[in-house]
Amino acid sequence: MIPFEKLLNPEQLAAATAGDGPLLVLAAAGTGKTRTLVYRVAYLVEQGIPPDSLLLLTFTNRAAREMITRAEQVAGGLTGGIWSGTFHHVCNRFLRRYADRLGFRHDFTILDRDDTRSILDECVKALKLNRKEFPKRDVLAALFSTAANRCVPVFDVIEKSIDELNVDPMDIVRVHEGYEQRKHQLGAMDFDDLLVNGLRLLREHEEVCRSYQTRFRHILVDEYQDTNLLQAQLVDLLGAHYRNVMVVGDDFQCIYGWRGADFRNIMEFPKRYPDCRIVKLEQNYRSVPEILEVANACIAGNPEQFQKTLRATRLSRVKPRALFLRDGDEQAKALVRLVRRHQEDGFNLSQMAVLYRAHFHSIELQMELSRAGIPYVITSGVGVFEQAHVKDVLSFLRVCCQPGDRLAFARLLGMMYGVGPKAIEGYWEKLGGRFDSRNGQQRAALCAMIKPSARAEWTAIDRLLGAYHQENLSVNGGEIVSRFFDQFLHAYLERVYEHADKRADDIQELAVQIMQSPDVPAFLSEVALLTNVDHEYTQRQTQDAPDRLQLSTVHQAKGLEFPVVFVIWVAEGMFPSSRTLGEAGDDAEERRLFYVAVTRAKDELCLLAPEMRRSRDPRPSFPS
DNA sequence: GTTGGGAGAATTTTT
DNA sequence: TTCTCCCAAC
Repeated sequence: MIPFEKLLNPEQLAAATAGDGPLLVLAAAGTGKTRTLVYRVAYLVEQGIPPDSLLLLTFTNRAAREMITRAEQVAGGLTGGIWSGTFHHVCNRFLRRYADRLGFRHDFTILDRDDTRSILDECVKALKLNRKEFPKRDVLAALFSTAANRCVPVFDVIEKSIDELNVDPMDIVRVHEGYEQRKHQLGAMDFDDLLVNGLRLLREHEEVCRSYQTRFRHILVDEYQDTNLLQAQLVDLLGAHYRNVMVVGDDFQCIYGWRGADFRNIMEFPKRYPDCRIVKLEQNYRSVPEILEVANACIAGNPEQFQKTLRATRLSRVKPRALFLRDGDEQAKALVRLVRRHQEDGFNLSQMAVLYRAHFHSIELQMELSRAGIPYVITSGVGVFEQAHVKDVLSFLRVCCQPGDRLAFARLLGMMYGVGPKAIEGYWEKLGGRFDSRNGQQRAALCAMIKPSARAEWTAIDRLLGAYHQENLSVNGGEIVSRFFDQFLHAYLERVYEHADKRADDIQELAVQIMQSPDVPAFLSEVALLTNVDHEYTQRQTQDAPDRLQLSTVHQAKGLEFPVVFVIWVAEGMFPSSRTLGEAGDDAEERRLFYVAVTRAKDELCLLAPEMRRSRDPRPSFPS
């Protein structure tokens, strides 16, 4: 028996050991939200609920793994089999099983951002629009994504931002149609499709829906304030049978509005579940009172929110500081001094974090840190799995096991010297719109077609394709990746990229990473859903992390805590970002974001505000 | 058709 | 600083 009363405070206890029925836990920052969830899981398992009838939905895979690990420790290893992960991850799992009901193959491809981009380019080109005036592919992608996540037609989204776009909205709608069509031809889904189709699967196939509804006795949702309409509907639907839906969140911390997150989901939860219990966690165990004061102050001005106040449990210490500096250069130098001083005070580098609004805010700082010889880690903007050379490897793996994957085929062949888009298109056509690497005849046909300039290179690859199937290397991804690297990629990287050795390291790491999946197809279906945050986490778990300063955006620091936090570029136009200031209502989100930044700090907080431009008030993030 | 140089632009936040 | 686009040469 776990002594819950001794380990939790009364509110946490109430939440963790609540009986059946819907439950809303409002957990302000640093109040032991994760702890409560972990103990909730342990409690349910102790009550004899089979672990595989628990569904735990989290915001990142990292959070899921962390919770499972901790719950395992608490409950003594009885938690195996819990369904957990992000919404995308869980939908992916549903769809891998029932894809045929929606007319997809079970090995459908998940399109990542690059794939989406190139398809969009094709669509725009196909409509022969003058692409000078036409919105860029990233804008289009954002538009379509917003529409999907808010469950609105594309046209409605365009209408709202039409004055900026300055084109015929019907052209955009046409591009969207083309995009959908191409995805369909490829039998592929993008990120949003996972949610859309996941929901569709449950809605349109009653027996499937029923089986999941009765399977999941309890559903637990973390970071509920950042769910969008699709996700909320998914939860409601899955929980409709038992109604044991527990959502945990903090409306103050809703920072993904731009991705369709709607904090009304959490605000209106009591309306949708009138019989729900509400538990508020307000005891803050993380930060010293001075930091909480800042936190409380900075969101006090926001309308529409659950009233909460953070109550400190810790003793006073040093006051948070704000430094005003002339420009970014001076800021970087000041930061180096601060870091040094904190080191003298006994803090490790890994206990400190530098947070900022956008990745490019950190460039000057990075240079200054290297100059000063202070090691740092940065969770960079481009995901580890999105880097060009990693995608090169992935496209090879995709060709190995996904015969209909035109995009991977094109990427892999594009790496051959002298082979360009036109030639590739020709090959694909002649192969009948499909390249099955298992099929010896097709492989021979391709070898015969390929340009002389690339024949040698391709022969090596062709042999690897053969080996993949003959030696059943599908279950030994590390081996096939290593061979691909040795026999082709190494030379290719040298030819094409500047820092080839650095990139080579990434590939070695990929070879390790891939072994954590049971086989290559499983890895491929997951890899698109892994983020660099997840990757950081596994790295920290495996190697003993060297002592390094952490640099991160506020978004990526969500859910983390550090003894010392520096927030840089706290200046009008940077943080709050000038991009969003124009749009009404979004300043509230900037304030929430700042709140998240502030509440990451346990002991010391320091805000750095360069004046750079002639902005008058360098502390715009504090509502007066 | 393809490559590669060179000039230019441009930078929110992410599953 | 990194990507992206455009043009000329192979």
